[in-house]
Amino acid sequence: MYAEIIVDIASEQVDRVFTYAVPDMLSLLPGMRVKVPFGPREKEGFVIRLKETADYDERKIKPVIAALEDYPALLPPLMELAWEIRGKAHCPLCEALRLMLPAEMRGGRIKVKTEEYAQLTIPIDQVEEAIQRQGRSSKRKLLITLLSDGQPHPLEELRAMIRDVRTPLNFLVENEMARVFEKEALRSPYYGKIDAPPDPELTIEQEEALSELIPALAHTQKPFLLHGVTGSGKTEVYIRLVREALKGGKGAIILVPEIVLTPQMINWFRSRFGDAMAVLHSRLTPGERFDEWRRIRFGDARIVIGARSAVFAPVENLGVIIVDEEHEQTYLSDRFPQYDAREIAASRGKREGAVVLLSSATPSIYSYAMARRGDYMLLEMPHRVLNRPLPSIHIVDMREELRLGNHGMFSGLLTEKLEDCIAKGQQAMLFINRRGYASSVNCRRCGETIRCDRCDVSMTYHSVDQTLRCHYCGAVRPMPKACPSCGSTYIRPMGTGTQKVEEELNRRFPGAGVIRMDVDTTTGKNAHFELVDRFRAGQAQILLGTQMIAKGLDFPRVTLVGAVMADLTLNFPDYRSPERTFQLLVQVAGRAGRGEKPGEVVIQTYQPDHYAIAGAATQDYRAYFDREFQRRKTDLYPPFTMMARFLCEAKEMETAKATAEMLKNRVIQEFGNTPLWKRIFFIRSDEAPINRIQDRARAHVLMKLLNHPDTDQLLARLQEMAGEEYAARVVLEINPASLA
DNA sequence: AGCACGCCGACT
DNA sequence: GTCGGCGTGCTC
Repeated sequence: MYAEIIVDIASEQVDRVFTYAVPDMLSLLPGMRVKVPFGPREKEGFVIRLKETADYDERKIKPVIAALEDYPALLPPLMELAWEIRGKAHCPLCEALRLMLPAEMRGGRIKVKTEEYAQLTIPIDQVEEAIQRQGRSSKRKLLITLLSDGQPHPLEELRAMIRDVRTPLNFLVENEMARVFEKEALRSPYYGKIDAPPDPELTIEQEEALSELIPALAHTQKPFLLHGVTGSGKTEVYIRLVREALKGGKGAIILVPEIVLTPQMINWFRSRFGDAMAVLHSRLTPGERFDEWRRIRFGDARIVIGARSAVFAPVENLGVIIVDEEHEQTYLSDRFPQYDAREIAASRGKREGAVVLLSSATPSIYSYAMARRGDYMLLEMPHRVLNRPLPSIHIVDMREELRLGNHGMFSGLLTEKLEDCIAKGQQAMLFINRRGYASSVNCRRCGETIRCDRCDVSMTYHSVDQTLRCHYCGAVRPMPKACPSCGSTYIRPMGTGTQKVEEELNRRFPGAGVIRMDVDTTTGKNAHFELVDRFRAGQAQILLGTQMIAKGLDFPRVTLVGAVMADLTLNFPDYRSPERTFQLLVQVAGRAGRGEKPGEVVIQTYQPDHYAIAGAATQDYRAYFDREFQRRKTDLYPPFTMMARFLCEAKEMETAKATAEMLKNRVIQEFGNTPLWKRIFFIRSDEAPINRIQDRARAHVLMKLLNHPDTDQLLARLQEMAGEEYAARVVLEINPASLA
């Protein structure tokens, strides 16, 4: 017997199957991990296939040394998926396979923790009598009583009741009344039961959604896209769907964007499904992660909640994959191999016959376009539960404020609402969509932002040489003295940080208490939870923060939400900035009025007429979608085109830029005279917008490619080029989450 | 990825 | 004369 094995070495050079002999002693199955001799050393490998004959010089074939586990770590459909990823992401198969395993499993040293258990061996009906027989030993009596249910009990638990449990236990074992054995202990990060609240009554909209979803468990269909407004009760739909899957003996995967931000979702599920649920995310300790993975692999946990990588969880007989907040960028992997968890979900769903449910209050342009084309089934829940109204949203034109002589960062309306909210003892959340690194330039009188004429993205202010640059096409302009469209001199880079707003709040609302949440205040391990808990406990009336307060949080006492500078994300130099702005504003507005009192939202902006802002204010997704979709079409952005780039990183910027320049020229040279050249809409090289990360200089070659069947050929060639050796480290990114 | 084999400069 | 540079090439 022979085995085709992929050796766990991430290199194109060895990305092919090697044939090994299987010793008679070893019973191997596809998907098992093995130890094999490879050249002069031993390596780990994956059994891909078993076969009777070898198609390789038999004298050179070596035998497999051992199996690393006695079960296949990889399920067959996940192995198929790995081949698909290899093809799409152009990575070695072993890299795709690694995605499906907890990292700590590789490289040997996995410590399987064991725990000692004690159990009575005498029949239950003789327990009473046995207790009587123990005479004066109260410890033995107590021990037998503790074990009287006939079930195994961890020694740890018994030790808590009987100080020196070993002595009476040894006596029982010697007299053949009990046995002691070792069992693998699973380090579950979440234990203890939570009481399940009674099932809420479903709204008509929830019922309707479920009436489409539940039958799909039996007959697989296209993926579903659930568009439900904030507070429409999407989670309850997930729970009912998962429960149905479970009834049919199937498992479920629920993906959430950022697990630390969604403790509520986990608690809801845990209260309903208890130990049948496992949780996978990056904050688990290695031991916990490995144990959760095994609980899933062995079928002890049939429901998995997790971040992006949980889409690879080894759930057998998968019934449902849910992608909550499907528009979130976190579903795009930033590491290699690059993958989109939503795509993987769709692929697994199709292959394994599972219902795929993408869900959001603000679906991504891509998904909604798919739904409109009929590739996804659209489900809609346009109303909140319990007939709660959506918050009323006010837009404040900050240009008008300036005209009225208000040069501060809070409009009259926001100040008034804040005062009112504080006086009533309620809570407010203030949101600053602060950009990460660059400032756009904006006229405070007419609201215009300086944009690149060619790319329709905001130009970025570089303080070093006082210039404006376009990060897409590289155009450079001097910083103007006056607004090009209205001539006002009130033109300046935007970039007020959270600290400045915090100071202003403390000055104007002393005593209200301000909690600031941003990257600076949440660095500690539990800082995030602590700040959230303090706010929930009412220790402050105002929560001020960046993107991180926009999502998933549920504070019933919050009645006012303010977006201090809605334009900041809108002016971000990225074609997705309107999409991001709309999503953020709708999500942040959704934080208001989640309790019994209705909520109010104030959005401050210099561009009140922009469709992303106006659309968020009216909560009109369709109107926003139509505009944005049209813009993507006319300006040739995804989904009509794709962005690709070579990212070049080196110690010196010179090296990085030279490599980028060289790659660009090679692409032009190689494709300039071929039909594929038509697929390259533009190509240029430049420093990356963030030109240094972790002391590595970054440059890139940006390409806009037309979607066409033969573009794949082009991509494959670009991928090959990226794989070659250069002075700088080069990677090819396709539609990256950020062009930074 | 490693590690060998392999063909050209400065050292005991 | 040898030790050693890391360039190419192989690993079932």
